[in-house]
Amino acid sequence: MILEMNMPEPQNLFFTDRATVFVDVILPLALANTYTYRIPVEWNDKIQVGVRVMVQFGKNKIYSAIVKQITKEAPKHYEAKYILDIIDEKPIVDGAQLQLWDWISDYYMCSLGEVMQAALPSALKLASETKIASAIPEDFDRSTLTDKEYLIIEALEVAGELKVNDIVKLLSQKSVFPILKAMFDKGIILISEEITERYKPKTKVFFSFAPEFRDEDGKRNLLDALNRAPKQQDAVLGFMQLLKKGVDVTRQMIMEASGCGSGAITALVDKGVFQVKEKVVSRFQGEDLELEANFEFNDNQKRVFDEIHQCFETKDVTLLHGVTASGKTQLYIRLIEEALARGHSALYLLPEIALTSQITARLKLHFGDKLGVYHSKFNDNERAEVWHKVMKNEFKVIVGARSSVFLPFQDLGIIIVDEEHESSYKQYDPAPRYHARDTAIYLGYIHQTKVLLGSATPSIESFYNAKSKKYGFVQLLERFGQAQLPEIHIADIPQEGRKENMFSYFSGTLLKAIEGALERKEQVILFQNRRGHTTIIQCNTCGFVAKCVNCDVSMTYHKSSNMMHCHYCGHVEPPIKICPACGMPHIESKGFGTERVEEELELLMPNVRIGRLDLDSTKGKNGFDKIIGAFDEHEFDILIGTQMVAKGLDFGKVSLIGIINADTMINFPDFRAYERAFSLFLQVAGRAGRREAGGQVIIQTYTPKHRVLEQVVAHDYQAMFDTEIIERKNFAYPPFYRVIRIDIKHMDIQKCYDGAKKFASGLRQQLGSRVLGPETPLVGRVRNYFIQTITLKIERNNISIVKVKDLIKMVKNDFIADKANTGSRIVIDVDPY
DNA sequence: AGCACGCCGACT
DNA sequence: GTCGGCGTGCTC
Repeated sequence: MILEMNMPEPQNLFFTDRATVFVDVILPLALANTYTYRIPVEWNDKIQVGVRVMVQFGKNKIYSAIVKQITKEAPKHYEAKYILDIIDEKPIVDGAQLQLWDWISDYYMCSLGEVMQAALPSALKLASETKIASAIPEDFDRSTLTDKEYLIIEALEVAGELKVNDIVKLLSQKSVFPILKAMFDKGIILISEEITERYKPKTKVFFSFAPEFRDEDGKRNLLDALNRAPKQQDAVLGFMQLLKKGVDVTRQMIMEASGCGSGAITALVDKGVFQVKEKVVSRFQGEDLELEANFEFNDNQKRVFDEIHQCFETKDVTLLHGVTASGKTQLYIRLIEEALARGHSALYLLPEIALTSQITARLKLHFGDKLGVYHSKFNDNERAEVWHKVMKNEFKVIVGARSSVFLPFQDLGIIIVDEEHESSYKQYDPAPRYHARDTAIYLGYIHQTKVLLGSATPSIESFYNAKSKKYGFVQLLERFGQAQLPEIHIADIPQEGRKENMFSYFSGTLLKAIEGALERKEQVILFQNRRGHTTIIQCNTCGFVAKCVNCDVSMTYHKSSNMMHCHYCGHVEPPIKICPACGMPHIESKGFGTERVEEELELLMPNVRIGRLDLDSTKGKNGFDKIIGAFDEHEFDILIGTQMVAKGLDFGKVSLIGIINADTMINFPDFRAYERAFSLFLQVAGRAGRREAGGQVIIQTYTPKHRVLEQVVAHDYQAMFDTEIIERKNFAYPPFYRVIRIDIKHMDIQKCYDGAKKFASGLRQQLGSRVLGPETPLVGRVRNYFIQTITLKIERNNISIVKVKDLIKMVKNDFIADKANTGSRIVIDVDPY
């Protein structure tokens, strides 16, 4: 290429050149490699990195793949297929995103296809099996449809829904994706694997006068006109009274003020006198959101805000250790406002379960149309919409759960990870097994922006990183306003038992506190970390325990269904009456869940209204919102629930929290058990008396002197950290060591054991004592697969983690190649916590 | 992940 | 003699 010396560099080698161009594409499958396809020459100037292309893969499967790279080199050992189509005119994934995908695939040892699966909303992942449904509006002008579009819409209206493959047949052409994309963009079709439940913020209906009745004349005329409808007249008069107070008026309020019935109000709405509008409201009782729009920092917040800025000058990541109700959210809002003022966008990550309408409503108030919410409860079309709006920079602020790290951010100016310690930031199944907090930190590096981690009970790792100056560190340990720390008491179960002060699962102390709260018309939350009725069903004669046929766990009896359930695979069986092993009828129940707690409490307090919040009671449409809403409206007094009750929900009238049994949490066999128990208990405690009252927490336990409980009672995070960090060092756990967990699974127990031993010895040749196991995990068989676990503990110096991962890949490839290991599944989990 | 190719048991 | 079981290996 001598010419190159004299000629100016062409804009783009590929575009100006007529030579054939190839693309390496990512397929949305768990395949280790990218695949190379050929571009028809006439499309050379249309192909770009990050666009979707339609490709045939295998005999007759069609996928939409993402272009990762454009090359001019023809593959040497095979003839590349042509791509069938280019779906997008502009890339839907940009360079920064692809860089993040690469990092996740390297760090968490998974394929790019798996990352793509997690990253793209399925509406953007058209595949031949994807289902299409009509969404054409009633008033849509069908004459604007092309012939093919018309044909598709007609077929959809007859069939209800069609697969992409069916549409290929219908039009007898392979290239249907661009047509479908155009139709999707017009909003006349839905693309999805399933249409999921829409996430609903809490709303209330408010009333106002129609414009013609707003002035004095209008009102007088109205009252005259209602002469023959005294009830409606009353309603209007009552409404006018309420308006003078300058508050939003609900139906309930009009009825109370005027003494009229609901019918009169409905009649007035029908007549067009009243206008109704639905408004998103806070779950805070009686708190006016509007007042919160222009908050001012108190002195502590001002101090912390300045300290955060100081940290940002030297550190990329800063940890904010702020106790519950200290006003962290307000700090976040200010930081986001600053980023917006500089012309940047912002990402605000929350755990799925904390992403309630409360918080989104508050943020909506500040950021209006610029705020986008990204949430697994949104259906796919809504998610795709958020994706596009982020890409077009219409949404400047994103509040979202784990998967929102994958959005196509334009010029991020700040990333906030709230409740940084939450284990739900880690995805377990399926791959990619990524941690959203750590991924967000890398995302911050790509965008050259600051990351703020926030928590009342930081993870040991983050706190250690902050203390050792790797992260910036700011503390806000004073509660906001009048809110006080709840008082935490320990109820010693054995001692109360000796004093004959235990009633079923409840200590006299707890029962007395419940009665006191109910007398004061306050509400109570009881926390029990297991669902179902009875967790162990055992034969009293021979000791037989009912176990799942597919998994190595005991069955849990559920009274609501009168069945025994396996919580691992969902297997259901009728309850046993006689022992299948010895034939005796002495079946005993041990261990109890939320259902049993509810049942026993009903016996002790027959006239109290009790509700239950767990995975079982929240199934079905809006189950969660219904129960929460009812509790919020004080339709019942006591809420019994699992973890769910701990997160993000605030009820003004709750003054007492009872933890029925703390020991199951503390004694969980995992190096993180104490840390988890500590933050969970404090989080549950935080639900009590968020307002002025200052609530009470009672923890029932068999081990009242346990150090974690003492630390909880003292609200002493520092003490918990100090003891934990020593344990971590002594037993070679994070943050001092990196942990990689490898599970070998097989249907045949012997092959599982043998395979795992071979795998471990392959690693041990290079890594020696860094390899632990294989050993049987807590649950040794799930869904008929036996499991053996190998744990790698890698120190932070002396050895390259990249080389360790390469070694694992090598051992894995050798393992798969060995025919003796057929049928084995290998699951690699980097940082499995 | 899917899907075809391929080599051993119960049937028209 | 064939239909079909699911083991195994490849897909640009």
